[in-house]
Amino acid sequence: MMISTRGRYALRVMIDLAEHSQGSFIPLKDIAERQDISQKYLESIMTILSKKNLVQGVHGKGGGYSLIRDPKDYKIGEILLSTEGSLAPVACLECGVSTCDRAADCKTLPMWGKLNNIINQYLDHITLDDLIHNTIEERLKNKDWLK
Amino acid sequence: MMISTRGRYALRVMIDLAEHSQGSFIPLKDIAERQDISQKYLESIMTILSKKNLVQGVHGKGGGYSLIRDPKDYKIGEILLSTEGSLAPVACLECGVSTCDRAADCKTLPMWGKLNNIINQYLDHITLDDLIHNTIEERLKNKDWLK
DNA sequence: CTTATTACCTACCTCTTTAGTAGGTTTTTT
DNA sequence: AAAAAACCTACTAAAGAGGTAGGTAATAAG
Repeated sequence: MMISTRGRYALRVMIDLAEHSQGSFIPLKDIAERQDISQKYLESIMTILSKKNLVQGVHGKGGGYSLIRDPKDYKIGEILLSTEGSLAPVACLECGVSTCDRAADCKTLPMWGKLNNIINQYLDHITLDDLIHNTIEERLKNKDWLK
Repeated sequence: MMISTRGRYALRVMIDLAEHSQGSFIPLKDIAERQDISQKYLESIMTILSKKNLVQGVHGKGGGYSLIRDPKDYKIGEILLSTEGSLAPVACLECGVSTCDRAADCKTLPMWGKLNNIINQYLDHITLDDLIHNTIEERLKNKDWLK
């Protein structure tokens, strides 16, 4: 298992925001109730999204959260990367990990590299808008996303 | 991160077996030294591979481990699935997990399902032999593996 | 200017998994 | 009988997952 609840909940929150805010700010309490997720736990996730400038938070009465961009302009990979820290399928490919001394003639590394590329290309090809309108199939129909 | 050392070491062991055994049995001690992995830890991994009938173990002097099939006939996905238990990118897709009550109109589930398919198709398309002879690029050249 | 509402911050907690280690038992060949 | 190997059982330290608890700061409405 690769994507934890943090990433999955983040996606659900952002879909909720897209579907329920008309320029207004949505209190986290509402989202937590609709999505049936602990508000306290969501708070820690929103802090991440807010710091990464994926959502905007406004204090006080009438405040809450809203998206910053159009749903079409959020790549799924971007959201997941923010909350998960890394999407690499193996530790060897994680950003910041010094390459192991076997890397040069590792028989498995190329395979992991390709897998990593495929996953990231897929997730960066799909947008928040695609999830909302269920247009994933159309996106994948031709395989141009796969380089 | 998705694949732990268990899965990664398992692949390296099986590559080592393919490259060093000519019908003979290779003691784990040799593999552990060549691969620079703790022998004791490898033992627990070999137990899994042996029970899944991916390798064959022979007791006593002159014994050791060997592959059972031709390297061409081992799919990478098969080996990883055995050691990791599951390759699903999210818990929702894990075998044996009862579907959550939101599944019916979950906006994200189709996306996870597709990701799961892509990962498994990729890993089931590549064989142990491909790793050994570095023929992955050729395999991926046309995109027929992706359904 | 007070109160309600909201985001935001800090600290903690339990459970599971990972990545091993340690020490012994059984099987087989020499 | 001895050596070499797989195999088995139990334990452990560290990290991460998935939260909970209790506060502080900002803002809008009255």
